[in-house]
Amino acid sequence: MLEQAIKNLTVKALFDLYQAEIDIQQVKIEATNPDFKGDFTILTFPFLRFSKKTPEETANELGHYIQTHLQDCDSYNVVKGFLNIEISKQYWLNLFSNFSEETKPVVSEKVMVEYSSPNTNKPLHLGHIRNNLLGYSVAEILKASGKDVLKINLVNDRGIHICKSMLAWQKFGNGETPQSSGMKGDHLVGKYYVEFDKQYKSEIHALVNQGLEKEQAEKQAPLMLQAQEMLRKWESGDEEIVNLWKTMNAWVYEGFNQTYQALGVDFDHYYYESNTYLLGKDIVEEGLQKNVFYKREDGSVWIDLTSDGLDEKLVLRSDGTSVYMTQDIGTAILKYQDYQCAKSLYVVGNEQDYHFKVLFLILKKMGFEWANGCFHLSYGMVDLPSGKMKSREGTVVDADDLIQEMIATAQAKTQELGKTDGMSEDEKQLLYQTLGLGALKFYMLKVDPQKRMLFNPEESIDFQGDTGPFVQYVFARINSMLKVADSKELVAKSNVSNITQSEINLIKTLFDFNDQVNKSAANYSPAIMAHYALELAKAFNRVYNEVSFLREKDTDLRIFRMQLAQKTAQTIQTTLAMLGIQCPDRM
RNA sequence: GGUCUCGUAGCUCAGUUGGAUAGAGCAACAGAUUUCUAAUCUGUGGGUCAGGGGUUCGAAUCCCUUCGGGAUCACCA
Repeated sequence: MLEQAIKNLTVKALFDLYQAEIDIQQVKIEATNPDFKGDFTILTFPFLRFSKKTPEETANELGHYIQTHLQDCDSYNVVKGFLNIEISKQYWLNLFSNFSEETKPVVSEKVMVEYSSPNTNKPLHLGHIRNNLLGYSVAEILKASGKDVLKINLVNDRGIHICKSMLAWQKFGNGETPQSSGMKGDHLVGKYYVEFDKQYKSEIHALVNQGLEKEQAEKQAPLMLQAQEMLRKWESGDEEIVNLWKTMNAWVYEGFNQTYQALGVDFDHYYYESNTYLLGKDIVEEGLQKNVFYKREDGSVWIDLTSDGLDEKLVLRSDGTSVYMTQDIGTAILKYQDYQCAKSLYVVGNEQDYHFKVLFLILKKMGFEWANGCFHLSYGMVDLPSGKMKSREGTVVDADDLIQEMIATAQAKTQELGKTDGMSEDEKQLLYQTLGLGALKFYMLKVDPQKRMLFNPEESIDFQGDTGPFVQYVFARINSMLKVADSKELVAKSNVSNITQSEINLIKTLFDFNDQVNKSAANYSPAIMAHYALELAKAFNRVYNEVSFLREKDTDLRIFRMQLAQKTAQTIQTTLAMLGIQCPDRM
């Protein structure tokens, strides 16, 4: 590419002018700041020690050298130590007309992305939405950058929390089912989870009134004892309990699948904790022999990580049962045995930073080479304007409700604008969904995953400015334009020379696509693609408001612009697809 | 208390690998359509980049420190 050519030339120039031999890595070149004239900017400060001249003189000498040796360089200007190289319009035009379909990158390594990983005792909420959108999007971005991606969902389908909703249903449910109540399965089960909590609290309250300490009351409340008993029965394979568990989990899966479908996320493989929770114990034995772990007098097994700046961590209880960490060690090994992925991402909230730090460290100490490929893709919590989401205070934003609300808002806004003449009812419904979800997904993905984000309901349903529908609008507008255009125009050769600066900017932005994909893949950040989509949409809108497309009289120019518009629409579509966002044909 | 993390315009966010006068959107105000979709575009105002120190030609970015928010440090998952 041209950037590389300029770098090479700079190295050569430094040798010819100052007899300096430098590595190409040392040449710093960047896109020229829009406030200045030029296309590429070379920073000359690092070269001053070779030239022994002022920054201005050095830049001028270098600029002159590049202008005479680089055909596409029209001229140059110098501001302080910054050398701005101006490239001919013809170069950008040639670049555009020789735009070949990007060759798909060769599929290199296998990457596993684990995300969603829900508990089967309550429905999904806003926090899960961020997780799901992030996981899906990162997977799509990695695919686009040439990885062989496997999407994994590790379902947390067992444990005391699951028993709580089972127990409450058994005691207070009167045989209620999703069919009999008309409730979505995950919501129904969630209802009993809440019911458990309510009843449990009143039991504790009663015990405290009888004079018990609060801690004692929490341990002795009958419901808690029963839930623990249920867990023991489950683990010993008690038929009745296992059947109840299967029934209620099936309800939840039915509900989750609907939500996943509405969100447009999918998985290549599911792991269930009920199948994996016993894994990892053998490894603990192995670790004991390797002296990675040590046993205490009571029989519990620990790892001492104090020399790594961490604490001591339990890996096996004194009664020989496994803890969270034990399971995760086992599951990590299982995952690697199953797929041998070079990289393995865990999309999990940042409240588990410490857990994963410890997990990966243990795996490394155990001598698993592949542990170096494990990465915790940690994301920040989602806050509401009222503060943190708290399930107990009823301030949780339910995923299904939110999706419905977004679609309803899209419908209201669309009807307000009244552009749906001639659309069938099905088409309209599809459009509302596309727009509503586009707004939601874009809103959540445009912020850096690592950062904690604020979910402002009013802003999230805004369809103007830096939003999903803003970008979708550009696509729809181009699409309806291209429908009118002659299909021959889209493949014809054109010969233009006089194009505007904003058209050049658009071409440059289009060419930035691959870099952005790679950057976004390297950083596991959909936010980079979201901002690229905005930049591209804005670049096009500027051109659109400045020049004519369909009404352009000059045939060559018209052909050029049609193709420019088409390329823009295609790039927007692939970019949004990486965010899991669809493009409507019209809106 | 230890560890990790964040702090940029009134609000929500960009600005990763040190570079020019710190940028968008929302909100406020002023404009643009006899025209291909105005869910658009153009402009104005708004900043001690939390405070202080250091590193250097140059710091929002790197280092130290103070302050402030959050997370985590369970024989829960």
